[in-house]
Amino acid sequence: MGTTDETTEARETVIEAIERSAEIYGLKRSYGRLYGILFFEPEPLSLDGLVDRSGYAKSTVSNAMGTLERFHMVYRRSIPGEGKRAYFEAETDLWYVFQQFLQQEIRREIKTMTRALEDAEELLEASDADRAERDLERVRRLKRVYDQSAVVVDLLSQRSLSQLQSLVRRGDNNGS
Amino acid sequence: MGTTDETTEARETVIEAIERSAEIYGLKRSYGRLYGILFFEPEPLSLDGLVDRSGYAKSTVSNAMGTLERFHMVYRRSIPGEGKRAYFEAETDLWYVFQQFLQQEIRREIKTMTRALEDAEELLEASDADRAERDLERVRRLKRVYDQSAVVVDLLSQRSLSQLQSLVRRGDNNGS
DNA sequence: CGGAATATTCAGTAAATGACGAATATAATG
DNA sequence: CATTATATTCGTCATTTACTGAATATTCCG
Repeated sequence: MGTTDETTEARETVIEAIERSAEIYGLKRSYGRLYGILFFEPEPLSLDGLVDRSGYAKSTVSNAMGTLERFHMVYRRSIPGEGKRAYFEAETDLWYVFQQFLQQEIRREIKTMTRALEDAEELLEASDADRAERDLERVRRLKRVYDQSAVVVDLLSQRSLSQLQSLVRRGDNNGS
Repeated sequence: MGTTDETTEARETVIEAIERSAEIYGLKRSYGRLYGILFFEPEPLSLDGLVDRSGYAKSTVSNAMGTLERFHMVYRRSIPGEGKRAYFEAETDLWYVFQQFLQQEIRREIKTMTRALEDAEELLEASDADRAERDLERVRRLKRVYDQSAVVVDLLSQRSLSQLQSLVRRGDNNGS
């Protein structure tokens, strides 16, 4: 009898896809795999459990759990009477994960850029150099895009997927 | 008299912010800088022009233009009577850039994941292993998220920012 | 508060990446 | 179709990254 049954194969298929996606969204492949393992695990797993399942070193798994937690992709639980040991569980609602990402990382990016644009605007308004006016126009246009994008980020991060679905359907006719 | 006037300083402020953002969105900092330079340039720049302005090697700039073009962040133009020389211009509408990114990269990611999930689903439906049912449930739930996300991706990639603004405003009352 | 169990940090290393300059390829024009 | 100007590819080097195993720190419990 072979070493992989159908469920193992099925899980591996999905885990590999998650690995690739993790890479696309800027996470290490190994973190994707660890998330994938947790995603299918019926019970929360300890660090050592994850080491067993994945083959990664404990330090790797520990770091992975740290950043996956930061991105709301896993939860860490402690069980009273079990000493320091922690158990990890995957957040399976990736739309929620994405919303948290928008609210934290993207919002910060928008904020940083907005600040830079406002600083530049101020400098350029005070300048009478030849290029100032042209530069100012571009800065303002970029700022407008960022302002509007912030609204869209709010839209996405506050609505469930099904709410967005109905928004699409209702807005369909008057869209263009 | 100093070497930087106000407009140079203002531009540098924004270019540095673009560098940081480029990094966040998975582009090299150097590519962010080159885009920033083009963003402020009044006229399209040649490769050599960009080399002058940036200080990067020509090969670096050439590669950067290749990928920035791929992401619809710069346009390449040739001028008749100027031999092989190409001129580069920044796309300044970053919302458009983002929409193209959604349509190309994100759509592909969704497609790949969907395919993996469907393959896994098929395998699990045929299996009678203990874990099959539980795994199947998770696979199906993840697939639903991806299906719905595809709709949202379509929404975003087909609407202008101002159309989305009004969607928000109109949908505000019945949202939650 | 001491000791045992667990988690995190750190220093080292192998592999991947980013940028360069030289070598090669490509395109336009006479 | 040869020449010349330009762009791209390739091999390299230095830097950074991903992972490891050992050292350190933290937490819980008696």
